[in-house]
Amino acid sequence: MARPRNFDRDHVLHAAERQFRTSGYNGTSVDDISAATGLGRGSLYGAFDGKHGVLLEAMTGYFARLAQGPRKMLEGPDEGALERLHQYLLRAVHGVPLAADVPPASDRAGAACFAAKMALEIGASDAEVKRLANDCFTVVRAAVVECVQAAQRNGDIDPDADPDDLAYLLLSVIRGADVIGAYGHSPDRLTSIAESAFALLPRPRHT
Amino acid sequence: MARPRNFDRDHVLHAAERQFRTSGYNGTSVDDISAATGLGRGSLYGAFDGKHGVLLEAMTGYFARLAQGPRKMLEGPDEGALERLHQYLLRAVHGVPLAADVPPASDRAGAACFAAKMALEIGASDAEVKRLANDCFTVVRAAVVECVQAAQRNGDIDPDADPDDLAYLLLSVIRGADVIGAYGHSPDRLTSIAESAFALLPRPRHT
DNA sequence: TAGGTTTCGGACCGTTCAGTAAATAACCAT
DNA sequence: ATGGTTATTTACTGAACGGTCCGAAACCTA
Repeated sequence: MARPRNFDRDHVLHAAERQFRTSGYNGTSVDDISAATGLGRGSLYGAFDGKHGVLLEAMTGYFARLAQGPRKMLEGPDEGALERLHQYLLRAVHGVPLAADVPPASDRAGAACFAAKMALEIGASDAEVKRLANDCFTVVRAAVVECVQAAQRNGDIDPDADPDDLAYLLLSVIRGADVIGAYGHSPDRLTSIAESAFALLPRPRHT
Repeated sequence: MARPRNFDRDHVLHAAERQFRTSGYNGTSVDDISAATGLGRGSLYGAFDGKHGVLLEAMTGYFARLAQGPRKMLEGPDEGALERLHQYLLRAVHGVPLAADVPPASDRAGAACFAAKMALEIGASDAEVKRLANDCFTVVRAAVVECVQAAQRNGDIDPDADPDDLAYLLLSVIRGADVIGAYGHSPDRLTSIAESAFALLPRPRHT
């Protein structure tokens, strides 16, 4: 009955996300989004709700990706949980990829966690963004907690350690590595940070 | 011979820094700076060099503060170095205070490290800001490295551990805690992260 | 007190911003 | 084919942007 829309919604949101990750929220104009997505201004206001609406939807898509990516990587049998955690750490410090087919950290600018970047830039004055960013954090944290508990059940991590505390600490390291990457430090250095964090995980008491 | 300037340069830079930390760089207009500092636009362009010049000078001032604050806190005899590191961690996760007389983390918005925030927002497209931010990081890192080495000499940290790696890791935790603070988590949580990081520091082999 | 020099503050400039409105194009059901 | 419905594009609006300029004010020297 009506004209079908001519663009792929997810493709547009990905392009917008890349732009936001590169230039920040206030550093991105609607024209920038328009140029990056190929969509006219009017279409942007029709399909989303202006610049802020695009951001919220892009972050929601990012959240959905996070809810699957790290989860798939961390879930599994107790046996091997520690090594899965290890691999996750090594990958996570290099940033969150824009999409599955994009190599992580292909450009440092857009490597840092999208949610974290937006939360730092405008989270203080934008409760919705802050909440979404925290949701992103929470979903990853839950996956890490589970993996830590699995490793504990398998006898690879000190059972007396608090899995929650450990997860907060590891995620803090990952977020911090994002920042250090933004300073211009090499990927090798970030890998080294991940290895150090992993090496210090509390092992069971006995040898 | 000429009219003396009527404002305190450092006071203006502090006010500008607070504004930048609260609203971000692109989120702060020259009028905002003008209102926050009480200075007219013309004066801002005379004394500094526009918005960007104000940012650079504010960051330079921040750097100078960093070069002294943590240093004073971390320097000292080998004996007690570990406890100084402990105290530093506990304080650092709650953010970098705007000035000595301002309680740290009086407002979460402005608590996060100024240099880190600017580096994340515009560092990718502003080499000078990126370099300044990295300078801030480097000076703190040097102080932490020294303190770790002191603790090692005193037998409080495993002498086989690489002080550089350890410093990177600890600073990564601190920067990450900034981000988690921006998510809205409570100061208690940040304290807990600091304690966890401290507890995992590698102790010497023997009991 | 008069002159020279610098700061101060607000008015002004061209540009760019986010958002809107209206005209056009594409599609499907009939 | 045609009419109704929606997508798309473009031109436009008022506000806000960063930056400049200039008259007025403040100060020191002489």
